[in-house]
Amino acid sequence: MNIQEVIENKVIEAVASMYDMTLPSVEFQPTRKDFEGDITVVVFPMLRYIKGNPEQIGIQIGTYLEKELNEVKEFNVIKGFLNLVITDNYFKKFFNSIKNEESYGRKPEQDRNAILVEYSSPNTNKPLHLGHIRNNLLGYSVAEILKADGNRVYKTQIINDRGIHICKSMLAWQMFGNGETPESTGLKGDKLAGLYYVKFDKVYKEEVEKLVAAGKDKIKAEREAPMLLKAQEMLRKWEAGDAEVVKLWKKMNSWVYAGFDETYANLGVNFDKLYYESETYLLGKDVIAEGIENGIFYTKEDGSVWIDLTDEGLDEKIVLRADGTAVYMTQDIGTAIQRVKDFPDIGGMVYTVGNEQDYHFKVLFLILKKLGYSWAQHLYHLSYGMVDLPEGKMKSREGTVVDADDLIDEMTNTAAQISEELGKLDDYSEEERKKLYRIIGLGALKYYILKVDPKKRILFNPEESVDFQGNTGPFIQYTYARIQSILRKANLSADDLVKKLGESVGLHPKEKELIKLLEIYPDTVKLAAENYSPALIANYTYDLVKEFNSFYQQVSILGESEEEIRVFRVQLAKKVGEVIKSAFKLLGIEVPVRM
RNA sequence: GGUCGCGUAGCUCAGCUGGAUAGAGCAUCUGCCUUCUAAGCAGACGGUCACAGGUUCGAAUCCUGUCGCGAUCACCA
Repeated sequence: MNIQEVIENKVIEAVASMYDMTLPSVEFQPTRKDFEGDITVVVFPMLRYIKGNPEQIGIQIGTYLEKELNEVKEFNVIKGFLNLVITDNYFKKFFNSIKNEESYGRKPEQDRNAILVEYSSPNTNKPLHLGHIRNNLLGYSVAEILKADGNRVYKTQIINDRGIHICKSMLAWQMFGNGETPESTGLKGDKLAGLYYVKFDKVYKEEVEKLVAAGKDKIKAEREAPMLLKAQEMLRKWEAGDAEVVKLWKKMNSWVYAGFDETYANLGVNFDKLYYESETYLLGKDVIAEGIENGIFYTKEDGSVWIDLTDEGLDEKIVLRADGTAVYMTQDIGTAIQRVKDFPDIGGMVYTVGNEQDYHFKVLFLILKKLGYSWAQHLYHLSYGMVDLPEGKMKSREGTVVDADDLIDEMTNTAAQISEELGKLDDYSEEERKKLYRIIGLGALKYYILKVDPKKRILFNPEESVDFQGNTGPFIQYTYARIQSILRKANLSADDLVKKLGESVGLHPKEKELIKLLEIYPDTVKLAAENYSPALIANYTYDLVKEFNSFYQQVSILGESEEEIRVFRVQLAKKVGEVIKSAFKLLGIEVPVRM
């Protein structure tokens, strides 16, 4: 039972004895910094149950608590706010109880269903860009947070490896590629494929222009340009299993996968299971047939199959074309069901997909519910806003994208430049430095993206780049590094680590604040898991670090002359470091021992 | 036009189930490196929480409407 629950019970007891009335609950909030106290009971909501002056009621309850609870040292009442001062002893006891808990804030795996988290899911005709970075970081982080909350998690992506887009790259390569390969050009495979995707678009546009100049209607020209017709022909051949086309397709995709793997490794994300659209795009049709029998779907005259969602405030939605082929929705229905077949313990799924597909997922989830799958109750669309550039939207066809690999390099270089200027690492080897700059550069990038609410759009200005000061990844990493430096110098023995702070020793206000923050870490993780929100973790970590820095700058740790206090402060610093590391792990950010 | 999301300091963002005088960082200005790492700390400046109503002891937060920005309304994925 934590302190809040203890107080809540006592408040209810107090009210019951004084007013003969049972409160259903008590409202708490942390005491504002400008007032004396640690935790505040809000009296106003009680007025609904007991009549009287809120200030007087506060005083009566405060008096009761002060007398009945050891943990309550004193109190004051301002308007309807009962501020309670908690004894140092409580905080000391609490800290002693968690300081050696290695996985503080991380629940062991619970006996419950697994959650599948899908993210990334790229097309195979071009490299990953900034938008994918946001997607990857969110998906990976949410998976880690769910794990920390005690869930078994499967990370997956569905690779969109078939369709007209890849045929465009293949065609352009076939026509203009002169047999180029990643080896022959020294390019990453995904970059090479991307170049030919751009090439396709260029040639295609020229053709359209020519046709328009020859007097053709623009829309017609766009539909009849030879390049497009050839690409469509290629897609038909692929679907028919044409040996040549399939061979080329396999070759180019394998290049792209190698490129993606490199980028994923750079970003530090990974997957437990891969799905390929080429293997799943026919799924779902049998379910549609079943659904027709059950009356969930209906067939129109032309043979197309629909679902009517007007009762739910949505539209009618097609689930199978008149010619019997699948649409996107069909595939997604089939794929979801397939996943549960592959992992029977799945109880829910998270889809990390941009907010332009909000409607699609609303419909998908509704359909799956109507089909009666139990796991359909626990589907979540982790929807996020676009990453925009100052000039507007990124368009990969036009080459106006921020490439993922380039961005990571740039961040690393900036980190290197700043570090060199500070010159704290002169004794580090070239290799050690390189590693460190990557950690810092990626930390800056990841934190920058994860600290904002996923729903919001991000305006990314490459020129201004990402900050390294203030509420940033490096700021937090820096604090961690400083803590490690203290620990190196403190050199605590095993005896020191179990040492407890004596009852007579008072706590510095900063120490108390730090312990309060440590106390809410497990709740923060839980809240982040419930809300699928890495931003909550990021902002928590920032608060903790800010408080620690203030502490660090204002009180002496190693220099403290009383040994008992010195040991305690080092223990406190150590624990803060552990929590920073643990929280950053949930964001997929590494933490350096020096910087 | 229908639906969904967003709108908080010059800029980038916090603000949990409604609670005290709306909080950080950047930028600008003032102090602090002979002590544990100054990528830091302490402080100043900066607000009609888009606007208008409503709900109530109390609203940035909940409801309605208006405006602005974005997304979406394909037998595309």
